[in-house]
Amino acid sequence: MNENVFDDPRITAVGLLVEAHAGLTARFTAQYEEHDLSAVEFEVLMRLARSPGNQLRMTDLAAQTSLSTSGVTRVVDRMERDGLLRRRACPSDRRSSYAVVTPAGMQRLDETLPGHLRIIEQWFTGQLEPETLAAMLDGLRRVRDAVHPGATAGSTDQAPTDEPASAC
Amino acid sequence: MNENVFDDPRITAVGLLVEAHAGLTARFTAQYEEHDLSAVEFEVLMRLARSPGNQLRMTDLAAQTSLSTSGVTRVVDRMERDGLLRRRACPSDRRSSYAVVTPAGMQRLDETLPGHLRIIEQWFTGQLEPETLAAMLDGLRRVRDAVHPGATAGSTDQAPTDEPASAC
DNA sequence: TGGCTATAGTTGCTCAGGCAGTCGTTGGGC
DNA sequence: GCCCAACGACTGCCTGAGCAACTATAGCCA
Repeated sequence: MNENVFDDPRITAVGLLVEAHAGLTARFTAQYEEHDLSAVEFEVLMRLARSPGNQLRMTDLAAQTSLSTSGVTRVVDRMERDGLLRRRACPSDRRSSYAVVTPAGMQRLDETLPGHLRIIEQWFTGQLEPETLAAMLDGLRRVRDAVHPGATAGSTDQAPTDEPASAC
Repeated sequence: MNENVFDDPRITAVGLLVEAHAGLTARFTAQYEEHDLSAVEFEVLMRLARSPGNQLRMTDLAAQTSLSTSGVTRVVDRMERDGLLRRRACPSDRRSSYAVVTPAGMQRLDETLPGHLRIIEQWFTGQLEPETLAAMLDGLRRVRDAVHPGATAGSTDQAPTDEPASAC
């Protein structure tokens, strides 16, 4: 193994992706904390808020986030305790339950989002000319489609409409 | 707050970055595990292996990774126990100690790297035409430079030569 | 030289999250 | 209608990581 594998363009490419991601994540996290939210809590609020009725079954929520089902149980525990969410029994399947965003939860999200968008603009999209940004997003989209976040469970793109909302 | 903030191009852009990163990370992690390494352990090995003498002071290692100093203490504990690393006293400063890669550690890295490069090629760089890749890396580099991984502590790009190696 | 402050590393405590096992529920096959 | 496999949520246990406190050393300044 050669010493200069470290200068391999593939290593460099991954390094850039990882560092850009880490840097942005750090900025996001700092801003979430101003509104007493963690990154997962923000993700959960976003996922629920964009779902019909501001609710999702626990399992579906897990599938749409970076969490396992037990992880979801616990975040929802905390967020329910803090009044951002509540559980609602599923009338047609007594095994299932919904996580529903409360008005307080929606308000918290509304307070957090403008700053979040501002940070994205400031440190990400606003750093690049429109055509560079477009090229980059094109590349990211193709990588994303290749690695398919279906398994890893994605984050914040528009929901793929080809997945049934598993009506309940 | 409007319903279709969720279709805001800024949200979409971040979503793509996060999902591409998450997908790649998952592939990497799976491959590391084939060689009994975690993601942090691989990162530590890479950082040390590219440093002069295959060693770094604990603090410097923390600064170059995604870990706090106490985190570094514990990873090094585990890796020392597994024979991948060893601690070495710093002759000129008795507070400091080096983490040094052992031959076994170098061998483990050598076994892991080819597969790692293959995965990068397969799911990332190989997915894009050279000019798309170049545009994307250009964008990532500018975002990275903006958010400056100095605070968040970066990952796998070549070490910025403007930082003193804090000779010991 | 003596003392004071800053620094390097480690450790106790805490918390988030995953895995695997459990319990209740469902739906299909007979 | 009964049984059994599959499924949804939850819980016990464990691991990894951060913060803050602590110890030892270093370097500075009077």
